[in-house]
Amino acid sequence: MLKIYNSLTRQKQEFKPRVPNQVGIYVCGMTVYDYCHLGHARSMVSFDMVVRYLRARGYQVHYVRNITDIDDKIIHRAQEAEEDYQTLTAKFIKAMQEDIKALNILPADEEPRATQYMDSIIDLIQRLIDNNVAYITEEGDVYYAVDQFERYGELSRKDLQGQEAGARVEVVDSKRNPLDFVLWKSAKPGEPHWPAPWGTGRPGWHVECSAMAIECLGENFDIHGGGYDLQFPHHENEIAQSEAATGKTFANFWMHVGFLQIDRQKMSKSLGNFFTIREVLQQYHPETIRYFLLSSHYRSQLNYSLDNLTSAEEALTRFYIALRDMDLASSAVPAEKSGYEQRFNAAMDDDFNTPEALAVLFELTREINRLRESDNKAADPLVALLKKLAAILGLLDHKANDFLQWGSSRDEVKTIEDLVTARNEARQQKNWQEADRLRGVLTSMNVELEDQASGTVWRKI
RNA sequence: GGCUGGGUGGCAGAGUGGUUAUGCAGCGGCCUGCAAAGCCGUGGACGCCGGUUCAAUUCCGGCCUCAGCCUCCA
Repeated sequence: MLKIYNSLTRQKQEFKPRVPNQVGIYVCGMTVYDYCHLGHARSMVSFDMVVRYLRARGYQVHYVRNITDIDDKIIHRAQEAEEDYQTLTAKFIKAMQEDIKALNILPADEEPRATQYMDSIIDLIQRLIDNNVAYITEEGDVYYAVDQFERYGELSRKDLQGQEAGARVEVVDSKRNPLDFVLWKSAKPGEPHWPAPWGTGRPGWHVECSAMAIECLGENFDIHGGGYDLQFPHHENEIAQSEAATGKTFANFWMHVGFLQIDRQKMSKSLGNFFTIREVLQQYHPETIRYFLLSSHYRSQLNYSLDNLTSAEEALTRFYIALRDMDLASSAVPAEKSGYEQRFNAAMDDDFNTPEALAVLFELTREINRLRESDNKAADPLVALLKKLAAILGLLDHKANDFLQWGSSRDEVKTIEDLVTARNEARQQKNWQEADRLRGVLTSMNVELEDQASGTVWRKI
């Protein structure tokens, strides 16, 4: 039985999709005014893992991850760069797709962009105005009247009274309640704008997601996800908008991914303490990043450090060493006798417990190594099983040497292999001194050797 | 101030009312020309103080402490 922690109820609940065997999931994606950082990577990798597991479990998944391609920050960045905002967003959407591919994140089934859903957004705002939960100001802005939605604050456990007492809410004169949030901003000169019945302008961020989710998945759907920081106000506002417009429950399950931290602080754009995915890819294999992000539970905070990435690299090295020379093994996956698959699934069924699932894969790897000591062939079915289960996490789909020898240019490989050959000639002549000298040269190139019965293999360290 | 979620062995990180997490690092052994990798074995832990219990790291209460949200942020 698959259990998912639902932020709405604060407990793990049995997951039952609205329609048997079909799952609709909406995840808040990027606002494309900059490169994706590792925090974004965590969110995208986590939900990629969720979707992969749901599919492996037999669900037909409709996965929607939006792109916010119009908002204040985009407009400001475009002005700074003195370019069209579309030029800016096109550039970062392209960069994002490259990052997504590198991290082996499957494409979403739909990637709706706010600017392509303007009609739906305007319709939704109109419904809210008609239902008297939204109001138009003299300036032509449209606000959501928070106190018209009884359940406001339910997701994030906010008490409206307590909030108003707090002094951190921006005071805007034209708002009836400081917590009211904007659905439509009237156009300022020189800004992108769209026509609407109440005046030209552009949508607020929150309403974009409501409109796109409803348009792509319907008024009620199974799972809505995003980073934990979106719980309030973004997701709270999405619920208020959608449910006040449709009268239906918006999403049945709300999932929130914990923060990626750096130096015990949240990695975020506003704090400026972020590393972009492409920066880290300069130093680490993409799969190392993916493994690192899956090595703790998706809801817990995860600390970014070079030590932790190195640790992830070492863990993957263990897997890939076991898979080395087994790349072509195409054995059938053994039937349910080993128990590994069952334990893997049990871990994943428990709110996607990837650390536990990985532990099972390590035990499976030990078993493979054990079998290989006596009989290479005997391990083949378990290798197939390992690859099958790892694929559910989006891992171990490279050729072993692509990972183990990663970061070597063609020329370097030639040099390394020549040195290995020379050393083996010395070894045949039992010239240990020369063999060790050559190995020392390779070590200084960060190359580790392993002399096996079948020959010498090498990997980068 | 209100609200969340944490504090586990050298590090990372799961989990459990009494029994091995797992990975890296350590120690002993096998293997090796020596290594490496692998295998076998092994030491080491549950923030503090109370309570419940035959038994608590695990449940309850208090405290300390860390992170986060309450403002744009995955």
